[in-house]
Amino acid sequence: MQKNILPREVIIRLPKYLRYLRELALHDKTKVSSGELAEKLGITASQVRRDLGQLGVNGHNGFGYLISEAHRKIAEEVGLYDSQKVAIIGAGNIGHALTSHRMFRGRGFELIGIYDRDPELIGTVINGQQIKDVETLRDIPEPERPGIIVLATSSESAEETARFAASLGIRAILNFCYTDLDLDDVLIENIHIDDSLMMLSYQLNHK
Amino acid sequence: MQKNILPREVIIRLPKYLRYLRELALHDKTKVSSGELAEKLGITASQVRRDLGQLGVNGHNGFGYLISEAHRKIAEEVGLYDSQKVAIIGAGNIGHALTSHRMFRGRGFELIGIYDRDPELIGTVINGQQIKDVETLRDIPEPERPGIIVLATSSESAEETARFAASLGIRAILNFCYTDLDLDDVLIENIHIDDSLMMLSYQLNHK
DNA sequence: TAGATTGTTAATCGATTAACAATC
DNA sequence: TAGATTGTTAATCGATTAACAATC
Repeated sequence: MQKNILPREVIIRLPKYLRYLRELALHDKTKVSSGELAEKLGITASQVRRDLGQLGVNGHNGFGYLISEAHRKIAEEVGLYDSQKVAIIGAGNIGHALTSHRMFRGRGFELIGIYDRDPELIGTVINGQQIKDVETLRDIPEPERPGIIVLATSSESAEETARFAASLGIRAILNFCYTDLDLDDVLIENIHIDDSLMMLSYQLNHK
Repeated sequence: MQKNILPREVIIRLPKYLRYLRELALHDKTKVSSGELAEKLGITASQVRRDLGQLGVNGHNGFGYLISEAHRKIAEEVGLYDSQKVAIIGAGNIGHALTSHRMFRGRGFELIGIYDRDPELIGTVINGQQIKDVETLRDIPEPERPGIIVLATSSESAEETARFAASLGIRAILNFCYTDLDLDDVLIENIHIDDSLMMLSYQLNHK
């Protein structure tokens, strides 16, 4: 906790390390060298060694890294063992699709529910999830409140909903809305499908 | 086309420029300074001027940038006027949700259909879209084939499906699968929801 | 003209990489 | 031991920023 936070460039790579380490473990490997990991990630061995070092993962001289050790340490740093509580707000297409995301099945995150403001939707059940009134988030006692919300409302209500969530003490938002959010003391990660499509389009145009 | 390609850092900002320029235009503004744009984007005025300069958007000395001019030029560079054809492959939750994405309603991309391999799914209609057999992509005559596919299959079939698409001449993939793809001559943009959640979790753990 | 703002140069900053002594 | 591989330093690279002359 609250140790030195790594630069964003490194944070982006953490899930990829976990992915490859897990894959190697599934293939019954027990150790891996920085060179081997580097090749999988498409980066240099130097960078792998530096990243792992910064994470506090120690290799073994002339030998490499123990896969289980490295995986455990990174998963711990990412907070995967704490099973963050997550609420989805916005029961449109995307919100619904996300309720059955693999991440919410014992992979470090616990989905506590899907919420919306629309009276037409509240109470209906889709995907085995009953849509709840977003206002009922207030009634959840502090310690059980989600730390992360997935924001999948319309772009128009995105900002207001984000503020509402922040007022309840939510400190992190995974934003699927077509809006750039900026709230004090709230971490935001954007998933802008629009932007990604445009980036592909730009690159296609210039190849 | 095929002029000098900008560094990824700049490409990432292009959709944001478009977003803010559009917003300003909706507010009946006609000009904007680099300082004003910079504040909205959360970057420096220097960077805005440099970005726009690299894009071939010329400002006017002592005056600023004409919003319509800047927007048109960037939209052109991104290829928004060419209306790229897009096919979704994988008719699971995510694939379905994406069929009704705003991007496919006259915003520069044209959805030509949603495809799957599962005989159980093929032919069924959801969201007004009939699911087609992925093999029928072959039958589309060259010029009408999509340039971009949205890959939303299971992680297991992701790689095989991506190769299949590449063999049909598809040159760009928006990848929603939990896999890192790497194909020669195919542009990939990843939307890794898992990774984004983990990044939030890491940051929460270290704040 | 005076004021505002661009376009561009040169300085800065920070991440990446190469290289290699230390070590098992 | 010889070979492999780490951990770390110093060099490199490239994006960002500050500064300011040029210009409307």
